[in-house]
Amino acid sequence: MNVEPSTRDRLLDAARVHYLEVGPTRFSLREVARRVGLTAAATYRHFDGMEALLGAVCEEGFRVFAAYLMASLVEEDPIERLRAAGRQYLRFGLERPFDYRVIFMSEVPPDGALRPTSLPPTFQFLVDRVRECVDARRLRRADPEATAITIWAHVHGLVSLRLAGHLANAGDDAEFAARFERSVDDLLRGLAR
Amino acid sequence: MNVEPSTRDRLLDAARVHYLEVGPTRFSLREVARRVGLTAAATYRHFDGMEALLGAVCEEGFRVFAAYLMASLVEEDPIERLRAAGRQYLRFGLERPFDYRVIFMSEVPPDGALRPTSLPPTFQFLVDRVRECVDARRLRRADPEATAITIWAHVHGLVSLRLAGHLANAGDDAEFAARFERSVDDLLRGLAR
DNA sequence: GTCTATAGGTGGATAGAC
DNA sequence: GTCTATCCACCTATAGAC
Repeated sequence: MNVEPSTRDRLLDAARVHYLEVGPTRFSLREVARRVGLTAAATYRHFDGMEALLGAVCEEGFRVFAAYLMASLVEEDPIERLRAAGRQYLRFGLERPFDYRVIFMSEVPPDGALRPTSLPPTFQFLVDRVRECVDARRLRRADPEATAITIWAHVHGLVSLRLAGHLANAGDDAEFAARFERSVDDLLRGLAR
Repeated sequence: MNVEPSTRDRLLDAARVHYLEVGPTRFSLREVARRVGLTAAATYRHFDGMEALLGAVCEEGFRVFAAYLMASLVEEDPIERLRAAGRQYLRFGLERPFDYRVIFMSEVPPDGALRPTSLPPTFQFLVDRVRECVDARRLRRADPEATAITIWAHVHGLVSLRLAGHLANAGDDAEFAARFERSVDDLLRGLAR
């Protein structure tokens, strides 16, 4: 019924967009407030300072990422599930670049500020998909965790280079998605039994 | 004979270390000057402001990266050259994490500040290694550029996840290097003819 | 909840003496 | 080349009125 976004949500959205636009360097609480039409002081009624605001944005990103991955479970075949998980990973990166950046590409601040410490617990999800494939003899028998790291690194490499602008010559998003698929298939071939 | 590093070089070193420690967010020209024992104003005799200083640091990083890659050419066998290039890529990432970050992991500021615009011209180097392998029938015949992107993404994924702290459970650097090698071999198997 | 006012700090950059 | 002094911009955060 209530379609009006709360001020809190508007702050979250503005923070995400602003961060994506200017990066961590010039991120500013005041600027976020400005975009929402508030003063900086007013934001303190919603978040306990700048770090808390960014922290809340990150939390939301993790939830969204988990939802993307879950969607791959509609596939029945183990190897298709794995491939779907890769596709969903790419979609998350392209559709939610801000969230992808803060989760997977942000620098590790020595003081742990500006980011939630939690590693993606979703890594276990990938290990499960790999194990399924091994059990179904679609992937070579090997340490599932090592295989999961290999796959994760591969898809992360493609997505992060794309988001960093280093693969701008790889076509638009649709063409890049096709290349992505072929690249993942090349890897899976090497991981097959 | 002259072993004394110039003030300019000391500024470059301090800037690299400082940037690696605090990231782009809190990078400060004043702090760099402080570490070298100068005032901020003095640095303007050596660099035309903060951006120029960071730019000089990046240039140096590119030169170092190129040197690492070149070392792989000592190998004679095409596929071994390619594998050596991967190893050198990893070594560069582990031994020069600052340079790796600024070159491959830094965010793309919309205004292009804080970073040199040049994409690594070293990508062509990788394409050449791939083409060599295709010609020697050690890799499947395919678009060498697409194959190069696949390989680059794979090694970049492993290195960047490692540097971001997401693969802290993958052992120390020596063990990680061994895992890296196996992972790359898995990919090359999938890319073989 | 939102405002104004303000404290207290950091930073980049320049001018001019030495 | 390096310094001191200074300007100006921006920020986070808090206090207190409304």
